[in-house]
Amino acid sequence: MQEQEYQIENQESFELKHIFDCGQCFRWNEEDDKSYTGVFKGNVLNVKKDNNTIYFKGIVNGNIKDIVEDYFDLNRDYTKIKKTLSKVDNNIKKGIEYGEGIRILNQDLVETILSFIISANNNIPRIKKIIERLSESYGTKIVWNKKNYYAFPSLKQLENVSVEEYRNLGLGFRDKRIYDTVHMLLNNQVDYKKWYDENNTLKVREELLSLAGVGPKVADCILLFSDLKRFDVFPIDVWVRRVMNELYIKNPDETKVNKKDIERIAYQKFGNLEGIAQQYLFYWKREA
DNA sequence: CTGCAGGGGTAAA
DNA sequence: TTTACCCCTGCA
Repeated sequence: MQEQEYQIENQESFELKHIFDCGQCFRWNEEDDKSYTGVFKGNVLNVKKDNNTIYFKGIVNGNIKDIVEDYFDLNRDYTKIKKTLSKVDNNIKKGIEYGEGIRILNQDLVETILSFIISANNNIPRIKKIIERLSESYGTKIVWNKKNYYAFPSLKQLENVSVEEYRNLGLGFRDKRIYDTVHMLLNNQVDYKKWYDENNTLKVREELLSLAGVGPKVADCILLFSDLKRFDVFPIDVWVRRVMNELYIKNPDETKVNKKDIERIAYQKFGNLEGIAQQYLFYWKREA
């Protein structure tokens, strides 16, 4: 592996902050020069945007152009998606204006599953630290510019890790969930390679829910943020509940808002684009 | 300094 | 439907 570079001009819908801060990923960090460096699928990549040019460079396995196009979902027409969603109502229109540069990344499925199990009842800084320690401890080291980076560990690399070792990394009560799910995946208790060919998102969701530590919210995040790329899901966490209540349901007692109502309204309004609509609403209300 | 609530949920009661 | 859960942070 050696360093490669790539650049693109005038890419629509591509803002680093929007992409990396909208809650979909945990391994991208901002550098002093406002660029971002991240580790994904065994690659280390730095991304910088200047005016209308985006510069990519890093240590990647394969052709950097292919890797960037795939990971950043560059072949999808976000302009068209935004146009369609903007017509729904003024709320989503404002959300889109706020987060117009969001793209949903094609992240590794296993990494996304384990990362979102760790995200349960947890906050982002702590999630990031845990994932970093997990990668440092068991992932493959990649050296770039005299700095050490660590790929997210493969299932094989996690095969012999004990519950206690996870506990020592600070996973807390999530230790057993990670252990169990790693072994459920290793033992092919769910046939996750088939999920890519399954058109029925609900069927895949059903199987995801059988994994330890995967409930409705985590399952929807995996479907939306991994390279399974399903936009017909609507992950509901406290923020989304807050936004949806504020904009559409208007229940004075937010804790009384029914998940089923949120799901119904989301599908009614945004249809099969509800997943990406969720991201615009979430990012808008959480940052603002 | 100590105490405590709460955090981008899940699983068990 | 309600509650415990492991750890860290912010704040009284």
